[in-house]
Amino acid sequence: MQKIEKTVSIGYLSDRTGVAVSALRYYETQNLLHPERNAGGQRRFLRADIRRVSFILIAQQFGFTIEQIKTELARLPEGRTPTKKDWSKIGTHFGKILDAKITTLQNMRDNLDGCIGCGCLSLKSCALYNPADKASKRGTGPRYLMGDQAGDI
Amino acid sequence: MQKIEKTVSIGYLSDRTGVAVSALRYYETQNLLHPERNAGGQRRFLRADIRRVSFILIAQQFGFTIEQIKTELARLPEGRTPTKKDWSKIGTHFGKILDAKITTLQNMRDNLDGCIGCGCLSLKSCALYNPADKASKRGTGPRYLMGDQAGDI
DNA sequence: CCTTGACCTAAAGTTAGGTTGAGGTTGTAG
DNA sequence: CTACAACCTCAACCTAACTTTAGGTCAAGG
Repeated sequence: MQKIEKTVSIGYLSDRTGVAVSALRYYETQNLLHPERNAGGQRRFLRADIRRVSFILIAQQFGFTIEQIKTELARLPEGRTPTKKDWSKIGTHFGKILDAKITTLQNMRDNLDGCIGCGCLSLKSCALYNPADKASKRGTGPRYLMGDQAGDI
Repeated sequence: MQKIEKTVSIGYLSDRTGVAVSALRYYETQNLLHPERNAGGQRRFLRADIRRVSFILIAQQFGFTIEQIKTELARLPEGRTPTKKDWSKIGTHFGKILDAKITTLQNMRDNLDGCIGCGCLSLKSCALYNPADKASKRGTGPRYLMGDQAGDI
């Protein structure tokens, strides 16, 4: 039986979040979590770390790397339990990044919709479908659909 | 000079999408792309594959794996160039998956907002913050914040 | 024809994000 | 006070998603 204590064990945090103990230890090595240690050397997490771990999982679902998540979490205060305001700030910033990603997806859809009129989907030479080869010299990424096409069309 | 031909080389596809030649070859081994070969054994892609590769990149940005992307792309017709309708179907389905993910994020934010009233952020024993330990027995994932909390609160 | 850049395959190497295993220590229920 | 589950470290291993390397072939301009 787990008493209601200020801190929780790694096994408890694992049970509550569904994240393997080994993964939680790994997150510590990556500085995503900063548990204290008890006299015997065992990790003691804050209950607030349940939220922290959940955030990590959700962010991963959206394709964020550990490095990026660490950057987001760095916005939380060190030393004290994050308040609602602290988490809210992260939520807002995170939401903006997601919005940008969704805009990209929307661009793709709009592009498809806009393209139908010109017959380009029949794969002939089409300025919309094939927006000027000069676009080819601009670094990496899916340039056409990622919003870099302005000026080409 | 690249003439306007029915098919394009791997280098051209690489230039147009920003994806390395080695990655395009890899995508072929993973059955995301199905180029034909010319007499000399070189790959010949359709222009439509530019769109296909862009889709792969965008989906990856949202945390989809190659395997999941392959499943999505399987909705496109084999043998003929995808029409607007074909792509639109994928876009719609893809959008639904994203919506679900975003709902998860929204859950997290709502939960934070709803939690302020009960003082749970001070980390005492709080039913909202710590929604019944029975939640611990339901498989993996961030159960509390991922929408599994209905019934616990 | 010859050169040279783009292409080919196959196998090994790389990075992120973990898991597994060995060998030992801690903490708690009986 | 003893058993045993849960914890510890460190090193090796794993998968996904590529890149790099080695050793060659193809194709287009001069």
